[in-house]
Amino acid sequence: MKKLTSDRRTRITRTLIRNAFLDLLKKKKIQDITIKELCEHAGINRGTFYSHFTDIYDLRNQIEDEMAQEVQKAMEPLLHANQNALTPITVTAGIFECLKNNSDLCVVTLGEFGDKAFLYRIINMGRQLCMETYSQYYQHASPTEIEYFYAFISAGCIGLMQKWLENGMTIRSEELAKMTESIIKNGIGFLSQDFHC
Amino acid sequence: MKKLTSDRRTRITRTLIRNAFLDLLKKKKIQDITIKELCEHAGINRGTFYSHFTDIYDLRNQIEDEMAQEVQKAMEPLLHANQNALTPITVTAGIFECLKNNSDLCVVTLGEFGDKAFLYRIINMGRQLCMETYSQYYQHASPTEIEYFYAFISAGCIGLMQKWLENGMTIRSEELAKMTESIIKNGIGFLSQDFHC
DNA sequence: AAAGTTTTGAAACAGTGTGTTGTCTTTCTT
DNA sequence: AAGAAAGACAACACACTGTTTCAAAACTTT
Repeated sequence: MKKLTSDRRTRITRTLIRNAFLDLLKKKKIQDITIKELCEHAGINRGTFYSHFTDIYDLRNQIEDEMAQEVQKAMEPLLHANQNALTPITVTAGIFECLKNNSDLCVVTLGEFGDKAFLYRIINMGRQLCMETYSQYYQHASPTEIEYFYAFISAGCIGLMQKWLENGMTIRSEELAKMTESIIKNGIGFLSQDFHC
Repeated sequence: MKKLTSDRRTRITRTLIRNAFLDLLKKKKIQDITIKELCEHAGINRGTFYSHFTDIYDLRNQIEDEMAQEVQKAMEPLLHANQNALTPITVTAGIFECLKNNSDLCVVTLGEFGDKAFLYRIINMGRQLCMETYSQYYQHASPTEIEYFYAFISAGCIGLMQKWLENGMTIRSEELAKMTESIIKNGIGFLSQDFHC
């Protein structure tokens, strides 16, 4: 039985590529990064790159997949937890915490030259979970209404996260989750409350 | 005095390029579109493309700029209107209406292979305007709170618009603006109200 | 420690898109 | 009708791509 990445050489190579990629992504857009310069920057052979990835976008996808798995893992305990304990705030806080733990990757992935669509993927992982909880309490609303509300707060959460990352994640993730909860519940009434941030 | 695009030939060429581009964008990602195939598809010479644009991304930027100007123009009357008449709902409705008028372009630009970042640009145009109105009523809130709330509802509006576009813009723009207003004001309380959609 | 396996490096290869240039033709303007 | 502007066409050097081959290095197994 073999491990998937048992070989030390493989791990080193992939790390070199990954770091070089994230490094280049700080300076330029993904479409301006060539495989040639990436390999030179990483100090590996171009042929070696092709034995791991098909192109630059495949590389990004794999890195994002790893990140997504991290988040998934972080949400696992929430899924298996007591149903009553599964509130939107715990889910949101879990995601926020996970983003913080991977902030080095996040800052790049979600930065100026990062992949905006990636955040949608992350947030959608907790989406179903959150909304099921909500819809229990609002059975009166029509599917269309829920759909649009859903779209609004999903995107809202993403915007909040981006702002949070932008500001260096100085607010605690629980605090941010509370804020999110409050905005969702109260709308602009949120601004009438006392938050310490 | 010369007009900027007075020449009929220029207009035709640019239209051909633009249409071919939007057409290709329905089928594939922008990074997979080569200038060569674009020109073949448009039926123009590759050299001609370079006399108008520097690369594919320059082409996209110019198209997006035109679109942004349309929105800007649509917002002009709102800016010069009576301050009291300037409510977030009128601004939002104006933007929605403009998007609808440019739906052919929107569907592509905001579609699967479109530019997600572009919507942020659009929404940010009405952002300042909206928030100034709001902050008059919530002077008690801290700048940080407003900042985060701002981030949330901005992104929320974008999400709502995307959903709207996704659903073929069947809801009237005034209706959508009302919905937006209601969600912002009431949060999830929105789902307790009666909307006909 | 030796033999076999896997990964990487180096170099070469044809293929393709890029960006530019020069010439000639068509179209617009006056 | 004449000059100006824009496009068509072809050619060019150049860069990156994706693949392949062979040898060296690193890992695994016995």
